[in-house]
Formats: sequence, C-alpha cells, structure tokens
Amino acid sequence: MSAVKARAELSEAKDQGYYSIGKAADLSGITPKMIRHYESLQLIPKAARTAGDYRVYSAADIHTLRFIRRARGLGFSMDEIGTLLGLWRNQRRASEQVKRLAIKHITDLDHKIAELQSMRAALAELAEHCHGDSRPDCPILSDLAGLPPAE
Amino acid sequence: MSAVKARAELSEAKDQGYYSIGKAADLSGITPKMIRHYESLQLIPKAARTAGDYRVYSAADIHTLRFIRRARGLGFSMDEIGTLLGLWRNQRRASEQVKRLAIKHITDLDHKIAELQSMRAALAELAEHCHGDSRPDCPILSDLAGLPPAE
DNA sequence: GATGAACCTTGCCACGGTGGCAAGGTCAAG
DNA sequence: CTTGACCTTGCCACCGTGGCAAGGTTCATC
Repeated sequence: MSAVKARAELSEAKDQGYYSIGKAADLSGITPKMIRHYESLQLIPKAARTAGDYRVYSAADIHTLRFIRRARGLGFSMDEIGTLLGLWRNQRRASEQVKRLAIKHITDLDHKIAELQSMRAALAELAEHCHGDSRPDCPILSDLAGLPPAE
Repeated sequence: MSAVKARAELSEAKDQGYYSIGKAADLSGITPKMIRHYESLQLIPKAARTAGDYRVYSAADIHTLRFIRRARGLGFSMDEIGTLLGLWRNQRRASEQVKRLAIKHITDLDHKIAELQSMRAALAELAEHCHGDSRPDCPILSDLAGLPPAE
C-alpha cells in the first residue's frame, strides 16, 4: 500500500519535474555513481526518497549537478566546488570571494601547465637527438641513466 | 649466530657499496616507502636480504632508482617506466622503440597541456569580467550556473 | 494483477602514486 | 647489554572514477 502510493507519487512527481537518479544523470551529464558520491561528500544535499528508497531529484537539483559538472570542467577540485556552491547559494556573497578563488585556481593551473611544459621541453630535446633507428644508443636512456649528454 | 653473521655481512657489505633501504632512499631521492612499492610493482627486482630480513641495495640498484626518479620527473607513468627500464637493460634495443615511447608521451603531455590551457583561458575570461568587489553578481557563478554571459 | 525488463539500492574492490601509523624485529654504537 | 635509530609488514587515507554483486523497486505490457 505504501508501495502503491510511492509509485503514484513518483509518476505524478515526474510530471511535476522530479527525476530518478538515472534521469538526473542523463540530464546533468554526471553518472549515478558520482551523484551518490557527491551526496556522500555533502556537495549536494541528501536527496529525497520514495517509499521504496529511490532517490528523487528536482529540476533545481539537476541545475546544481550541472553547476558541478561545469566547475569540474574548469578543473576545480571537489573542495573548491563545495566553496563555489556555497557562494552560489549565498545571495549576500561578495563577487570578490568568487574572483579570488578563480584567480587562485588560475595560478594553480599555470603551475601545472608550466610543469608539464618543462617536461615536454626536456623530453622533446632528448627525443630530437635520438636517431630512432635500429641502433641501441639513445640519448633519452642516457639522460635517464644520469650520463652526461653524449654530444 | 646467524644474527652475528648478518651484522658482519652488512657492515662488510656496506664497505663494498651495499646499502640499507634508508641509505638507498637518501642516495636516490626516492622514499623507502616508494622503493618497496616499486619492488612490489616489479619495477625493480626483489632486493637481497640480510639474515634479519633487511633489504640490501647495490650501487647498481641505486642507479636504477635514480633512473626511475628522473623518468617520473619527465612525467612517465609507472607502466611506461617499466618499459623504459626494460629497454635500458636490453643491450639489443632499437633506439626507435625508445623514441616512439617518448614521442607518444610528448603527445600525451600536449593533450594535458592543451586541456589545462583551455580551462585557464575560459576561467581567465570569466574572471576578467568579474567586478571582484562586494556586490554579489558574478559572471563566474553565472557561467557555472549555465546562464548566458550577462554581457 | 502478474510477469519481466529496466532500474535502483548498498557495499566492496580497483586504479596511480603517495603518505601515515602501528606493532614488532634488527642494527650498531656506547 | 642497553638504547635509539632503523627496518619489517600491513592496513588506511587521499581524489575522482569505474566495476561488480546481490538484492529490492518500478512500471509497462499482457
């Protein structure tokens, strides 16, 4: 009987813009798995449940999930996204706080980019001097082995 | 009595260029923890042991560890490093194989760099248009929320 | 009003690469 | 022989994601 009610509720609810976790996943681009994970991290509030214990999401929840997806797309960490969500939900936020977080993230990205670029440059330099044929001698291996560049 | 022998062996061995894991760590720049980890991954051969079960490293082992450290510094994965070590140890290798691996890694790096740069660019663009003052309206949050750029 | 496919639930394990901690054994020097 | 530094194994954690298993629910269709 409560099962019957639940079914009715979910169907009805769906018409009113409520979604199962699978639908929410389709609509937000976040897998059900990760939605549950974000809930466990308290990034999103605990979802409402049907009588059968299925999670139920509103259009607003989908909106939040999309927010998270975009933020991940910009490379923010879960932690930073938590902060961003807090700011988003807070009408009295100062845009300065958001900007500061963004700038810090930009500098983080710059550090990572610089690191990768220096790896790339070092490796490209080594590869350039490698014959790349059937002979065994190779400046890449020599460098890794700590030998002075054979040139 | 085997303990006595072990002590003698380790002391003597040390004089001949054998090292405990801690010494190996100091000399290679890889923590003891990671040395054990690399052994479990079979990146390096199982270390010899004293009678007391302490790992013992030779100068050649230290050399291998340094090789690994440099390769990590260039961003190679453990898996790739395994391959590189195999090539290094194989006198009959073709430098072509090494070069191919290096080139592939360079393109991997390029992909990562491009990804981070596009994040950086998108975020910088948003941050540029954010007042960064005490007012709440903020194009960064608007964008994450999926609203059209408010300008 | 039952059946069955599609979906959901929780819980555990994995990756890569690193760090921490605990409980116990060994080393070397005094 | 004592002591403190070092070593041993083993387990748990991070982050973000994916997989699998065993079981329960939903809902369209007959």
